[in-house]
Amino acid sequence: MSSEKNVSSVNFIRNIIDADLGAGKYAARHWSGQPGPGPQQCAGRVDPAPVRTRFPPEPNGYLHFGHAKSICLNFGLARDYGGRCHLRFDDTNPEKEEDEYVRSIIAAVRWLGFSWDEGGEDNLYYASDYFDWMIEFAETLIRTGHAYVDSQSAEEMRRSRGTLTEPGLASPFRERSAEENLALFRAMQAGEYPDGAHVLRAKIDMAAPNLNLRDPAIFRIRHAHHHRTGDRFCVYPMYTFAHPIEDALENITHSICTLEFEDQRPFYDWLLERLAESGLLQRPLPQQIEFSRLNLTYVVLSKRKLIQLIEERRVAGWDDPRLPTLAGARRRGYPPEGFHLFAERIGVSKSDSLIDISILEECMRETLNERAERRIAVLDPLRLIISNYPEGQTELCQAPNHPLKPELGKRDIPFSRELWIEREDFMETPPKGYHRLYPGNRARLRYGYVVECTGCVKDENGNVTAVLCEYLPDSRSGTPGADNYKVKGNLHWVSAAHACAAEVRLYDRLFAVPAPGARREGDPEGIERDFLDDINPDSLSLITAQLEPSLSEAAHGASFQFERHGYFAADAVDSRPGAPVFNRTVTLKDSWGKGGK
RNA sequence: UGGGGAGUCGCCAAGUUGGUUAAGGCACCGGAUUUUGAUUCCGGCAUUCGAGGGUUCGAGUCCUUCCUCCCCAGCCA
Repeated sequence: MSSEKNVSSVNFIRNIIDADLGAGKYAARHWSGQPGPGPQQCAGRVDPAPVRTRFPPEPNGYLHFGHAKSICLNFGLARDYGGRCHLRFDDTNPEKEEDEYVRSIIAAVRWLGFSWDEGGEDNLYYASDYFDWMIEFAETLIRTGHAYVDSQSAEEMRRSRGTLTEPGLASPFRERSAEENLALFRAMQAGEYPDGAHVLRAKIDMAAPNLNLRDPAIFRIRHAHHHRTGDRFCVYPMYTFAHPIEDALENITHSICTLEFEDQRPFYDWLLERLAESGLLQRPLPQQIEFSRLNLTYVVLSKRKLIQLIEERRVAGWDDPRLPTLAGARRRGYPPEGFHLFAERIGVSKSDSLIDISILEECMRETLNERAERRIAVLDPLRLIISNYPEGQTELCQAPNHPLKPELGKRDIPFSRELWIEREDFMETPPKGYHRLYPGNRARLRYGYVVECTGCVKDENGNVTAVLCEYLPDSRSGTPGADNYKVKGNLHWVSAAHACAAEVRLYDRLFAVPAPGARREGDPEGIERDFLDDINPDSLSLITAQLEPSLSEAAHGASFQFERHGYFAADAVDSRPGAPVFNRTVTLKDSWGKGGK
């Protein structure tokens, strides 16, 4: 049924694709089964993929929530249109890229649930595998008079580029002959010059109002070791030159990137058009489409800042659960499907947006609510003594693993005279509306008995050290008498004698303000604010909680809802059988005390 | 002050060629269920589309003037 189609998934990119598909724009493309220039592709069969998108990270850091949006978009489009999405490493800058990053990126995309190796294709690519073609294409540009070797210094180039309002000046080397340019470019490739001695530039228009068209650099000399090509090359293509070519070689139809590349599009089209004219590329050419990147409150998503947080040890590493990295999210217990839901929910457009982090958290809650089994954990233990319950007696109470899914069964929880309850579930003098334990009040011990609070025990400083109560033997859950008493309070508990003490890490927002590093009211004019000053000093608190016995053997990464608290995941690194360690993923919603009743 | 984008409910976001009541989600507010103050459920939530003019029987959609915000002067991506 077409009405099944999720309305929110409609976006301007899908509209473009729908129109292209309707017009049969890309229907006649051929695909040789692997990336390559036009003639190679044309010799292949008609491309079985109606659309090809790509996710092209530079392997210079770990993926973050912003990438998740792009990944869901690109892979989601390929999935919905029966096309393909390539995972491509844009590794054109040897000085910043590392293998560790490519491994982490591959793991993150897989974890998100996407694959690039289905339907008989394995579309995992590296821009560095195309370097020979890029050099060949650059030489074609030189031969056709569309590129030249500039021997100005970087500083001279900068000065002659002009400004936003003034045109640039032609380089004194702009009119070199094709022969001379070719010889120079070859010598550059051969390693005859040091870094910065020359640069290959596209020859377009030094007076173009779009700065990107003022003869942009397309190849630079860089004597550096590349993580994949080693020392084979000493000239490397610039993004602006490399990216369109990568797309074209891979038969990409819709090349989706973020808004800041918008000014780059004219060059993208110019380059591809020149190469197609020379017979190097198959038509129709790929098209670049820009959308607005993700901005989230209370986090930083810039790679530079993430690296800084790690290097300055403000967090434990790339997978610190407080970081907005996918590695961190995984460790924290955020489910991949939560990101899918999030991507769907925030949509795709070209307007700058700032999404509240609570939207993401709510997506995680919704996902986890569906599938996380319920368990009991007391995070801030206070002893509850049931004075009229026989000492030494233990009985088993049954708790459903999931209230909405009875098929997941029940488990036994031992009940005894002394229990741990939540410190906040007792108040000697309660505010109005409080319906937990206070002297004279009754509340139910979930899955157990109704108890009536009779008082409490205090130490010499007046701190409550235990709560006293009496149980009502005919009130046991699951028995006919369970409904004998109407109580509003419903408390969780664990038997003190059976509980498993465990480390629990309570994570909160890494930053204390919605826009870390942004100027705030009252800040002195013209002074940059350091985002590190906005770090929340209480983003992590370690506690020892009392868990129900069944939790002691929790599997690495397993997620549970700790009833009345939130979702927690067994830490993938530090948790072990018998000595579990849990990370708080996200709390439950709590309307108590918040304006509500 | 050059060029390129964007401005629709608190936050996102639909809104093809102008057509009659401006989708949906989140948040929020009611109310119902509930052995999680959770979940679920039901109801409410833009006479208005950055502002002003104009064209038209009719404009968020066309024209015009203006305002605000974002991006661009790396041999980064």
